[in-house]
Amino acid sequence: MSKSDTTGSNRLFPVLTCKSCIVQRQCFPYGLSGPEIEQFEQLVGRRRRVLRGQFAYRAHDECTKLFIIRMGSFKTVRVSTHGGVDVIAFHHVGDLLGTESASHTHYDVDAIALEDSQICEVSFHGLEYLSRKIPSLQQQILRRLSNEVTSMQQQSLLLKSRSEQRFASFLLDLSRISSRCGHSATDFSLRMSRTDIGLFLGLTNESMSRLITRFRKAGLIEVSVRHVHVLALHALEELASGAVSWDQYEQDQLEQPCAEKPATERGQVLVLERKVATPRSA
Amino acid sequence: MSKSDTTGSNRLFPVLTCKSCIVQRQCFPYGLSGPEIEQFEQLVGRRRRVLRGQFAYRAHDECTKLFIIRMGSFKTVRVSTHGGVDVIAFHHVGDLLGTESASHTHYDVDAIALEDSQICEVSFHGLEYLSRKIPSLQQQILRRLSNEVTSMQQQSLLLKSRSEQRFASFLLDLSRISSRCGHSATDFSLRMSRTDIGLFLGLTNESMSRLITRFRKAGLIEVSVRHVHVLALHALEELASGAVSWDQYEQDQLEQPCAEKPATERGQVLVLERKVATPRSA
DNA sequence: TCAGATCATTGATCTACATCAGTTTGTGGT
DNA sequence: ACCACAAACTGATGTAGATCAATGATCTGA
Repeated sequence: MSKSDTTGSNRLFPVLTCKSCIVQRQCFPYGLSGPEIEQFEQLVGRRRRVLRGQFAYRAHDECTKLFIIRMGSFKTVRVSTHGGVDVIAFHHVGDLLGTESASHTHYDVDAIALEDSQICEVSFHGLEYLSRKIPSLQQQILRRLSNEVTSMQQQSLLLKSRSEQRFASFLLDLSRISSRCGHSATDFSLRMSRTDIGLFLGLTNESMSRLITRFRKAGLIEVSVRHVHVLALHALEELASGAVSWDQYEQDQLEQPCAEKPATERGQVLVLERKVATPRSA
Repeated sequence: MSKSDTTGSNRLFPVLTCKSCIVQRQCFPYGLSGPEIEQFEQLVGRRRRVLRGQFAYRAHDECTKLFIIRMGSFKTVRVSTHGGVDVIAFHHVGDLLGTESASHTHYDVDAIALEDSQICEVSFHGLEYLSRKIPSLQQQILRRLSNEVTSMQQQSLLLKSRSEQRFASFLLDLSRISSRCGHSATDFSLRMSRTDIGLFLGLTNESMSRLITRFRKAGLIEVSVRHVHVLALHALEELASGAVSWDQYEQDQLEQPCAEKPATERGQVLVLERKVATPRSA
């Protein structure tokens, strides 16, 4: 109990079964049979609220559990011994937290809630044990871990590309997550600060600001402080894939300026409606 | 058989049991009991030679197997649809090849031998099956996957740092691998080209060259084309960890120039002996 | 052993992004 | 509703590393 004070809020949310859980499809029970889900449910320890800014776990905490995000979002942050901070990744509904430390005795990053969130705890041991009995659970665990490797590889790839490609790719990720959760692919909120995005993408917050401004002026997106509306999803995809560079895109825009963006946008600086709904917490 | 022509040499090397294998300790059988090792051995399919420049597997090949490097080294390379190539990682004795694709139906990178190498094949299905029966095998698989996530995270971290830190870290990795294999921590060969190192570290080959020259002149390393001799391991560690920046290091060297490097080195440009043993193939 | 190809090194210049510095906008507390 | 503080934006300038270009090493194959 004293521990939970350092790791985040301990308030439990109303007890639910996995079977009735809204994010079941994003979670382990997906693909399991009824009885298997019940077995899995035995494993799930606390279901915990973590308020904005609080920790799901901290670096150097003993690492025995894995967390599944039931609601909200997190960032994982590494604080180097020499002062630097770095954002390793952002995590959303259905994502696992703690996998990166599965092979260690202690977590090696901080997992911080970007908004008021809810997580379910599962012990590594229990999961290992049950996955020996339930092949499809085992497969799912392996698939998720392997996906994590793939996504970190793509992250490395991305960090070698230009800032515009990185940011386009980042926005597309958010777009996909939004639509995966049943929301709009072109409207989503930015839970993290510019500085955090910058730390994640290997850019400064100043560069992030300029990048956002440029994307706005190019008619790719509309941005209020914490909300994004995508105007040209396809163009973002082309930028993110590297199919077109930023220079090429700007060139194309000059040649056929009516192509993909609303007429209101072209030629002049967009006067933003800055008062779009800006939900602070879910 | 026709497939193996595209994926690399098919010559088998003398059949060995896992029990008598020299890299047993770096491989899955490590930690298994005698009978368990025998069970594992049943899983191992072909043991294959892959000559320098040939493929262990190619992107878009059907992905059913995992490979363990018994000898030699590989690079994994992604060729983007838009012309760019990128080196994802280097792999050495005892490393697994193919884990990044475990969750897909097809491999998504090329695995190319950097020298004449040997690999053992294990089917994913078989491994899954056996790991359900042998908990310590299961743990090992999870640990390895999780380690891979961690190492890719560190790679991402690294890509956000300065070129000197990246390169120092890269050299240290090679040093550790060398000593892990029972060789010197300060003498090892560079199996990959400057361009490949550059693609891996997110730098151009020109920048790599300059970086190597600077490290040489600073008395950190001696380099012949494909061989490195580390003169100041500790300094490399400090650079790699970010404890000191390059500027700080150069500053320190000016203040106490005799510190860590041999007297022959200081003050003037090092005249390299360029004819150090340069083994081309193992 | 020689010729062509590839790889490595070095120099000159250019540029994307960082850094520094200042202003504006948004937020949380009393 | 106000103030204090943090986050976001913008401009001026600096710099690490890319790019362009040329030369020298090293490898490969007849």
